[in-house]
Amino acid sequence: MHPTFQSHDHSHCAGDNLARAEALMTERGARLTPVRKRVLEILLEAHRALGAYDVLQRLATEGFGNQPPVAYRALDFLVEQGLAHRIQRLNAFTACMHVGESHAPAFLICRKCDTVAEAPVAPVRAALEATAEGLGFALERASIEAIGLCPNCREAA
Amino acid sequence: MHPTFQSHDHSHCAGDNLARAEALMTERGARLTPVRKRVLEILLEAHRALGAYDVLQRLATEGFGNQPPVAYRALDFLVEQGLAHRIQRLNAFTACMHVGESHAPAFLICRKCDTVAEAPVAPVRAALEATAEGLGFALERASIEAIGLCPNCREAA
DNA sequence: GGTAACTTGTTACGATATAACATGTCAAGA
DNA sequence: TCTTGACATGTTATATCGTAACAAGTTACC
Repeated sequence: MHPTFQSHDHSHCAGDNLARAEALMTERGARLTPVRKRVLEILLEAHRALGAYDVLQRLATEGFGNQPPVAYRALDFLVEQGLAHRIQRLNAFTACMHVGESHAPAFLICRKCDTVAEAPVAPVRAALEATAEGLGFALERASIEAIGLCPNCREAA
Repeated sequence: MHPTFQSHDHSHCAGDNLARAEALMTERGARLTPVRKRVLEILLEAHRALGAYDVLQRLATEGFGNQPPVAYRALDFLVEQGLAHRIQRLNAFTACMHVGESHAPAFLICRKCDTVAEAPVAPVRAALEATAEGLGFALERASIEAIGLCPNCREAA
């Protein structure tokens, strides 16, 4: 099975990613404040997509504000900084697993267990850009979200 | 400029598409009832993505029900039948411009004027499938939505 | 013309998201 | 140091998007 989907110790990948995130924020002069950091941790620990209200609920039990903007602002910040991604299809957010690497990922969403994997899609993106250019469309960003079964659920079925 | 983006007589493309839709529904034994047909017309006339509540408002002024489920049910039906598409990014719906042709389109969304074009993406999809298969992921459906500037707005800028 | 499947309408509510404003915090320069 | 401006957080209120559940009407078909 590809490592993307292998079960593993989430606390490790969370720690690594968190360290990289902090380094990046320092480098950029952006502030990874307590709420923001905690939201990032929450996403990293979950290791799947969480809705803004899921995140909010956890924040609230930890003494942070319990109103929607608290969660949305932190999430928006993380997305802007490339530390998290928004999954349109799920109205949900997920931690970026490749912080710092310039990437424009596609998401593979398992319809059974809801895990979300970031897939490398350089060839996909190149094809999309070629198509857009052929139509005279100036492509800026694209979201690519695939639905299907992850290897684990595929095997179980 | 590519025909996809050329200005043209919408009433024509609406008429053609509507005729094809009716034929297809007959063939399938599905019923293109008055509400459903009207919703399809509304989408075809708009020629851009409309929110469910936009559609609902128009329906209401024409004597149909004015509660959300009326619009959502018709829209869901059209999407299921492949007569319309849902644009996740906009929480909106758009008429399918290639009814009957088997297709799995990408959408090119202009961030300036909100027009939505369906682009042919056989190569993009092939690349995506190859990537997914490489990860052991069983791809079923995918939504590809690109943001950028359409030729018209690009020229204006 | 009875009946089962489907369609529409309505009420009520749940889920997702943002505007606007008050308060608090921090860092840099006077 | 103290002021000041930029940024961050908290809160109220509300906007926007979407669906569950049930009643009533319609259609196809035996």
